[in-house]
Amino acid sequence: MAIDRERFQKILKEKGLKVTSQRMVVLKALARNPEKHLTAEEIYEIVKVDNPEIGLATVYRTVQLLLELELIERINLDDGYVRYEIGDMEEEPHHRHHHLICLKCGSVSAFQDDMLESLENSVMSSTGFQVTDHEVKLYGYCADCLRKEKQEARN
Amino acid sequence: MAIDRERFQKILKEKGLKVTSQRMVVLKALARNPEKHLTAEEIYEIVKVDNPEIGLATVYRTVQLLLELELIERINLDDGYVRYEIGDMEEEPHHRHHHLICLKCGSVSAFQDDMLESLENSVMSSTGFQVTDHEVKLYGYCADCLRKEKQEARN
DNA sequence: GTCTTTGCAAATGATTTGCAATATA
DNA sequence: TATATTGCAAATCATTTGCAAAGAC
Repeated sequence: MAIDRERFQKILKEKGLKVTSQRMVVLKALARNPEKHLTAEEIYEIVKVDNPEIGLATVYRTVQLLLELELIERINLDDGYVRYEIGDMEEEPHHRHHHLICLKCGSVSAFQDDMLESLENSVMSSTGFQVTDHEVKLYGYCADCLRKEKQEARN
Repeated sequence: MAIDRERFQKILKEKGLKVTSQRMVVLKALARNPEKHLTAEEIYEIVKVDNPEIGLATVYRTVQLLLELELIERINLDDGYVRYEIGDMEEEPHHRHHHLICLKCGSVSAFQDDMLESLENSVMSSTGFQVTDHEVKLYGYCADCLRKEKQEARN
């Protein structure tokens, strides 16, 4: 799953872009942390371990490129940072920005979007708005935090 | 609908905060532009007409205050500005961040959220995540733009 | 060798903050 | 008068950009 080096290299070459170690390494950092929703700074820290000479600006530029190539996605949790996560290459692109954000532990997870499709259809038929993409964030408390809370209440 | 001066003044006094002309004027600007999703800068421009001595920092501070009092809501369209809109005092607070964003004309409108409730229930039962709030943005093309497009195709 | 990309440092731009002056209660 | 608020200018901080050096092809 996710994306392999060869596919990335092929895409770059097709677009007349160059395959650089920096680009490979940034994509690798994102591919190895699929559920982590990394900020540019966090990617920079990961990548610096094996590539100490890399610059933060390069991380920003690479992440920009990866977004344009639709290999990664952007998430904005409104905490002052833009976050990035590797796209799930299996599905059609551009249609899975839906996250559960825990207000207690800050965890971010995805959820199935069967319901979203009917939501979109309902919106289309009632408003005439043609939906092409969505960004859905549900805030609340994750199962883990709820469990812990109950446990504490018991003690 | 929306909020009237008296209610606002009462809330301020209850919290030991002072009623200032700046605060009244910022709220008024938002109340008079209910569907506009104004940025701080835009509010500043509106408010400056009758209050030329007001500072942009005051607008930021007031908007922050209004958010804390849950009189307005924040929308982030990821265009580099945070936007604010007056809350719809009728409904329970904190449960109506759902917008349709037109990719062509940039218009932002709200939609009914009956479906959202079933989406949230479905998420709760399948993941154990307890949803308390949501932010839903559906991107696509508004009815107006679709109509214009068809018209152009005809010519 | 040519054209792209990188690293660095400086610039940008929205938002925040320190502080003395001012307004509210 | 006492405390909260304002206006201004300076600071902040994530992100972007200019440019010369380095790298890819």
